[in-house]
Amino acid sequence: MKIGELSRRTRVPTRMLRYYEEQGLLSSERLANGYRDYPEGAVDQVELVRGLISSGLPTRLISTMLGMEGVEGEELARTCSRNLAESLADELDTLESKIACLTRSRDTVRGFLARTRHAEVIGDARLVLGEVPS
Amino acid sequence: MKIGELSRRTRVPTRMLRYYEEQGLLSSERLANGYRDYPEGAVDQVELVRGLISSGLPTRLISTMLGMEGVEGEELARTCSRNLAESLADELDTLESKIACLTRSRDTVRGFLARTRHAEVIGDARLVLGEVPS
DNA sequence: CTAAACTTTGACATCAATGTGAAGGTCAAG
DNA sequence: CTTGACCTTCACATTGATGTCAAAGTTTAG
Repeated sequence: MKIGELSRRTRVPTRMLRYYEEQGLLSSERLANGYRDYPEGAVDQVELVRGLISSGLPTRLISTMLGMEGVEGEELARTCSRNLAESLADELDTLESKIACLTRSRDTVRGFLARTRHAEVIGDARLVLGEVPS
Repeated sequence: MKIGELSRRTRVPTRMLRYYEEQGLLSSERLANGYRDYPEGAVDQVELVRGLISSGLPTRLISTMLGMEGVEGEELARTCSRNLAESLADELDTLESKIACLTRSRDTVRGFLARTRHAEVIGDARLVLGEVPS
């Protein structure tokens, strides 16, 4: 598939798709005319990358991890250096604490909303908007 | 406490403490000479803010959330307008999806690490570093 | 009193993630 | 062939979170 379709399907601007490729987070073949050509799996790949980036992982790490996909079993143990494994383990810890932090914040906001007596907006209440005149 | 001490205790550069204040994420009194004066609780506040920022929350959102703390009981219902409640509910959604995203990323990294057979670094294994000669 | 260690504000630099637009090649429809 | 919707690269602008530096006032140690 060409970049426009990938962009529509992932809702990620083409600008960003080219950027991710530049950063080694996404790859593509080229058609005879120079257009990028993506395999079906690119959709998932883009979604994965987006998730990792928005989780604050350094792109350098992401690209390293991704660069190893497909490498399996024994290969992997040899390819994945101790150092890389350690940085990833660090990231894992960081992710855990971010999750904990956000979870606390979520509970704070949730608790606050509950106490506001406007609790009815919690959930999918935005759908109901306009049904309740001020 | 003055900015230098807060900086030492939180290991956040003074530059950033002033920036957070500018962004409405932190507040301070002023001493007679114009120096910032922080209450004890500022330490926790800074740590909270750091956590939220590093989780990728927009500072605008953080400042709204923070602006609510301390408002209680009857005050709340009056203070918290319908609109504000709605935007907080939106933020709640944002938090939820952020958490989901981080969780997926954590699982991705964890899964990758597991497959590397360097799995022993997962957890608190960094403590053990050096015990395992290469 | 002086020097060192704070503090203040303000300006400018950087980096990553994006937006935006120019200038041009490709392709399908009319 | 022309028009419009794609695609290409290149490049500059912007925003948020930071680093860094300068000029100047304050406070503390000697």
